[in-house]
Amino acid sequence: MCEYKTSSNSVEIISADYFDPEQIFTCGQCFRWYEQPNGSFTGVAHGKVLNVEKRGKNIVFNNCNEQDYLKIWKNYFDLERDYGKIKKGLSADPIIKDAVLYGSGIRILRQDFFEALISFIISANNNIPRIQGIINRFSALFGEKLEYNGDVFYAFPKPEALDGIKESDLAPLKSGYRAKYIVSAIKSYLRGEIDQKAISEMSAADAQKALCKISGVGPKVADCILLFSFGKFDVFPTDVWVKRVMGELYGCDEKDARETGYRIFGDNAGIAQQYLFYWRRAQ
DNA sequence: AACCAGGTTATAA
DNA sequence: TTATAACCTGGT
Repeated sequence: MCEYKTSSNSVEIISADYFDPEQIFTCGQCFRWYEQPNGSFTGVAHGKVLNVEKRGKNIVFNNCNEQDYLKIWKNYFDLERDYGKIKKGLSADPIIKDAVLYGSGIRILRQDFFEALISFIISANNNIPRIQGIINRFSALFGEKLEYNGDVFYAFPKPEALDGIKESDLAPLKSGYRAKYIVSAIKSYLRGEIDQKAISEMSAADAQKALCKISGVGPKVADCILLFSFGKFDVFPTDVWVKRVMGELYGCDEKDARETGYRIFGDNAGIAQQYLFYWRRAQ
């Protein structure tokens, strides 16, 4: 999976297995990637602009040198994980088989913690176009300016750039009642109240409890952060769509969806959730 | 006009 | 411990 060749300003992964840019970037796990006229995707993560292009069986990372590939993108795209094995295990359950097949090229991105924290707080009771707009305005206001192919991009703001921020400073975001949660989360982050290393070593249940102490972070947002930033696969982010699909496929009550998913899918609950979410939303 | 969208929080039974 | 209402904003 990690065989690659480098060119002047790009890295090409040879025979990339289970890597479909369209599915990865539109399955709902991230908010800052946009499809280009040629079908590739451009986005910003970890302070860099990247373009991802599918070329036959290969995947090309444009605007990328070998060092960035090894230090940033290889980890970001979770390239060391064997998704074939995971999917084989999940597909033993005939009920989820179609969903796994449908989202066959999904990979779980390993996103920056601070970005995931703020982004998923914003996502609460919100819709995707608005979430993207709010995050873009936030980045344009406080993030580093970047350029690629003559276009301007903004990195997600670094926490240090947000020191002393007030709720009124966020008015241009139009994030509504979430503004106070954003400010509160930034402050507790800057005060060092969130021990990232400790959370990464906790069980999923303990980690969820720890994150829920942050105002604006509830069980669902916490699970999203644990899955999409910490790479904890034994969580089951349960939003309205997942509640819906779990009821339809497994006959459970909506309030038991999370517990049911965790029980059935165990260590692969997180990726199972993503297959189910992506499949159900496409219907 | 009323309702909805990747939920969370505050309040009450 | 489990249920219900209120919540910014923008689109239908």
